[in-house]
Amino acid sequence: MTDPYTPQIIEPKWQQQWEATKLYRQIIDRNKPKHYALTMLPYPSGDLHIGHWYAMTPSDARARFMRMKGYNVLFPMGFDAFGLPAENAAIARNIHPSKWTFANIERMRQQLRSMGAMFDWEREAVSADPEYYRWTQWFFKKLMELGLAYRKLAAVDFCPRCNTTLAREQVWGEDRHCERCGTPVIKKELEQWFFKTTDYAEELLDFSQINWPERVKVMQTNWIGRSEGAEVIFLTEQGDEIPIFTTRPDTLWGATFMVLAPEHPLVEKVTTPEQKEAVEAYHAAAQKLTDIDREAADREKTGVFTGGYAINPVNGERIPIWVADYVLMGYGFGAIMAVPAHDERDFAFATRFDLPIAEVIRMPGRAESDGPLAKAYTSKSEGQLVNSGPFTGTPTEGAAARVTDWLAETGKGKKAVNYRLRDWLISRQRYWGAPIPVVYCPEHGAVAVPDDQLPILLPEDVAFMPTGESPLKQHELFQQTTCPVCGRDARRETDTMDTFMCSSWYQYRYLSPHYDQGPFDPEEGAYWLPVDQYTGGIEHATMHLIYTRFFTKAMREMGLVHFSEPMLALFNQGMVLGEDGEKMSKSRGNVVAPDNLVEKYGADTVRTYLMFFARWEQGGPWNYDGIKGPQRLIQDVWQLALADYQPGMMDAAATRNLRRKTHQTIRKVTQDLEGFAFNTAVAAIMEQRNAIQEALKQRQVMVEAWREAVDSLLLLLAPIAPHITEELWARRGGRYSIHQQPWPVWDEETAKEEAITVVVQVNGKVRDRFEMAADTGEEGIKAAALASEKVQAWFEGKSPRKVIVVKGQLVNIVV
RNA sequence: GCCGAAGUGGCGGAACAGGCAGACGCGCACGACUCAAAAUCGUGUUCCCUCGGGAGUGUGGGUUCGAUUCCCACCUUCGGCACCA
Repeated sequence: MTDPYTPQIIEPKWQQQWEATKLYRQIIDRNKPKHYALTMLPYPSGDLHIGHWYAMTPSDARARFMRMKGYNVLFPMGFDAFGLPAENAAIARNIHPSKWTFANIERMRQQLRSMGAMFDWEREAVSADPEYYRWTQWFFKKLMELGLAYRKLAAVDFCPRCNTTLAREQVWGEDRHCERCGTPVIKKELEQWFFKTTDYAEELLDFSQINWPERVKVMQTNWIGRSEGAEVIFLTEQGDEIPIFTTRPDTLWGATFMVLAPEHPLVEKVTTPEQKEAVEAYHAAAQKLTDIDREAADREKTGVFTGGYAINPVNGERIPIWVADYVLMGYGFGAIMAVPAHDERDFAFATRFDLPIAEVIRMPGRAESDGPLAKAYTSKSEGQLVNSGPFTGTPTEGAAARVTDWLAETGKGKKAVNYRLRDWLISRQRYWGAPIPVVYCPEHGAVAVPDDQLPILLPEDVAFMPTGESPLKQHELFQQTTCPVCGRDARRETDTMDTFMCSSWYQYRYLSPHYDQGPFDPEEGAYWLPVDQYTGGIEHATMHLIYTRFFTKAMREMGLVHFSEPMLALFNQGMVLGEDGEKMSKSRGNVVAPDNLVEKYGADTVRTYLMFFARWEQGGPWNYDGIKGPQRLIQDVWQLALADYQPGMMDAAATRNLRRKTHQTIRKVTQDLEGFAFNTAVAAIMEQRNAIQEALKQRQVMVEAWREAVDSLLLLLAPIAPHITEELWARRGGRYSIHQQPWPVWDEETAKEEAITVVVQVNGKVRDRFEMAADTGEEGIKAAALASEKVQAWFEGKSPRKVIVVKGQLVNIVV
């Protein structure tokens, strides 16, 4: 009798052993191909939840698999340790954010160890550590030097609950809420720091160097929002230029008015004295509106006439200039030509304010005599141009390009490209983040702090306001400083940086978390970079995953790296939901606690279940009954690996069958782990388990085949369930460690089926099936199918008209 | 409104270069072991059926010898974007 399986004993035992022998120390080895596997780093919220397990243990299994396949694998872990929850805890419970954060990190390190992952803890990086954020600040300065960081006054998104500004990417949904807390944002006019992500808009659209999910690429492409069109310059009657962007230059002749955003710099100049009061009142009212009100598409259009006029450059017509908030200052030039006949928004506006509608694209089947348009005609391919000067009669298809060429020739405009992407706003009015390394001198303005003064440390002696206002704003000593240029009194910037800035470059810091000559040791970088396989949730598609791409491109300009993409391949896992199929949350009471599960079943069973219960990219609801399958598997593996196998009546066919199954399983599991199909990999291992159980019962296979089957079962399971396989490997006399063994290889010949089941269909319906030798030729299969009595019974006296033979599988007889 | 993903047994899910639908697992049913239960083992498990078969992968069409897989239309669910000129 074997001793029972007790994960509570063997798991901690091996975790200690692995640590003591530095089994997972990952160092440069130029004799092996490298593989940098990375999983998104957690925020130290206090407890490791099942979602962390779901993200990390399959990534770990994949990294372990690559290691056994012969790669030198780097698989690091760290903490994205700056951020609001720490500060909110400070406010609510009077604990310093630093204390709270580092205590949580300590706790989570222990919990992470219970997963049995192959993290190299000597490479751990913590973004709230001064030796980390020193380099976050250094990067800010570098971006300033490159002209990629700038400060400007702008109406920006502000979360009233978090009490801070947000980047455009961090405002979500129809109601434009804060990505963190769900509160709808408001607009505030503030001086803020931005990174010029828009400089890289075009390059960010190029995914040719990376193997990323289509979904993420589509989301980023939409987010960047490239549109092609033309830039056209309109002149006011006073002669001021108003450039506009349009995607429909072919409708220029239909521009019957212009609209400026309320914040447009020319508004004041074009407004006539009679209209001044109305325009100013409108601007003031627009500023008070929240974005939700202002940007709601179904809201009735509002606006006021400025009293001023512009000249349409293509036909010389005098057209009124209006101000309306449906034109946004942040896109294009903050001014548009309005073509009501061919744009739904302009049509709605013109109808509301009784402005002229000039039809310049004639819909097929429509005649001049049909009267005014009932709605805007917006087709870009059907119809032809009318009342359009030299272009009258041109088909709509291709007209935009022709008009653009003509605009360029005649100097009225030119081809232009516009992006929806905005620059990244990185200033945060909160304490627990990396301070922006800038001082403000009355003489020299915003000046970067010299490198030798980095890091700008967060002061420890701070009092937190219940409002969430940053204590740095009240901290006289922190703010008092001198100008690095002239030495006179200056004030320190009190805003800190967006934590997405910290996580934009963490994959580089992992290489050498204590290196003090730069953000990372170039020698480590030359070997390990870039990241080969990244895994994480889809929720970062347009935030972190855009920022880190931008960062790497900027690092290329800094000469720090020679490549342009941080992560060559990406895989998005899904989410584990509560048993009720809803997102887990404390308020719903559907949270699954991994610590309890590990206590009850052991980490190996939890890992196996997480990989088995659903397709990884899909995720799904947790099910406490479902875990029994993997639990039985783990227990059966224990029994089988320790079983005393004594063959009885030997049978060559039984031996061949087991060996075939073994090699087929190796092939299947290898291919599945390659492709992140953990669920079917586990299913294949279960099938192998079933075959071995059967062999044990029958006692007909040779000892060598038995051993091969059990050994490969352990090896295939090792990445998924690292502890039990290590224990059993050792008990069976294997060399330490199983995780350093080469991945098993299959023999195609042994894996080959000896017999095939031939399915015979008559008119597409299955009527018979029988076994044949796998090497039977097409003719032989056909003859056997036609000879079948069961099949012939369906001919109903008719003779076969056509016989289709699919080799090794099926015969379809048409009568 | 626009863009994208997905609809398969009681449940989670397999199988798509067009070829046996339902691998693997959960659950359930019956049986064995047990005083009994749990655990374990065995058998069965898409539905209907007159035991010959018939129907079946969201719905309706189409292509094909053959469709879960390809094409068209629609329905439902879930994501993303949305006054972006």
